[in-house]
Amino acid sequence: MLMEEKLVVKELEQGKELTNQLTNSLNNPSSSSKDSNEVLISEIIHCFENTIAMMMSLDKKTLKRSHERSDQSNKKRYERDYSSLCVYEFFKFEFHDILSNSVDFLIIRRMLEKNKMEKVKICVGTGPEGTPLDDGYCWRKYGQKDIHGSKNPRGYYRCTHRFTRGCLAVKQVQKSDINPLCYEVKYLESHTCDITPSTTKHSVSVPQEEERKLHDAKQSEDTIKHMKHEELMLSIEDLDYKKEIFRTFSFSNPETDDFLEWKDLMENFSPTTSESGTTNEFHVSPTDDSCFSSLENILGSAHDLSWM
DNA sequence: TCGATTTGACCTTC
DNA sequence: GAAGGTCAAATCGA
Repeated sequence: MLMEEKLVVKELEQGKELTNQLTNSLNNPSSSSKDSNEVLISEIIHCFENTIAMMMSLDKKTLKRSHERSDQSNKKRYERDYSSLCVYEFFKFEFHDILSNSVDFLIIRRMLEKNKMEKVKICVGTGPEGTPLDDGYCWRKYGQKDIHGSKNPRGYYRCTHRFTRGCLAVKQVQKSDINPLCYEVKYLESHTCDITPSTTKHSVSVPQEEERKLHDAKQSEDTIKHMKHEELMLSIEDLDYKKEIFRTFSFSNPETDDFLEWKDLMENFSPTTSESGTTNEFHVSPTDDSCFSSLENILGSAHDLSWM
């Protein structure tokens, strides 16, 4: 067993222990406090994130090893998939009651079920000249291509800092054939340039921002509902993508957010807004699984039991 | 003048 | 050979 594999097991054991603590805490609201529950949830999520990060790192190493031993490649791949499946089953069994539908859980499962990882966003809305809304990063277009079977060409963009900072981030943007307001944006590599999305161009106060998100989301909802289901089938395997979802939803405070309105919106899809505050993006669950129902379960149950 | 975009040619993969 | 991805010269605009 690799060192990293031992760490994954250790992290999972810690997550299990924390989950047990949270279960006890929620079952005995009188002996627990809101703060302690928040700390526990935060630590559990931290465990999940660490585990995912380690598994992704481990995955690359195992892949490398299997390439080095080409005569055993199929066997290695089977072993890798099998061990991942075991971890998934572990999660499924151990955390079923509380976290069975959590974002992390589902993302882990999807990561395991699908080898190729990429992230696709459906961006609803257009910029001033009918271009996709800004995601905050600096992109330089390097090509455009007509795509077989598509009415609209696909644009190829790479990070402006590709040559100055060696950033390999690349994205492909294609306008939807069905809905001209929608763009399919495919991110193929992550930014390594350490240039964070701009937050200065559209600085608004937090309440205004939240209000605007809700407004934009509602406006876009009708548009989305008219799109073909297949068009909304997105894969959200990327870890960064997961973090983005968590940043948007997981730490919403039921005491301050209009939680019920979000609940309605999240039934079928979930809107987010980039840090630049200029993009309306709908991250849609690719299956019938509700990535967010668990969030309601976690926050909702805690809300009911002891957080008020 | 310089950086960004356009677009035809070329390369790669299936 | 077809389709998608990238390159790079030409062009545009601030």
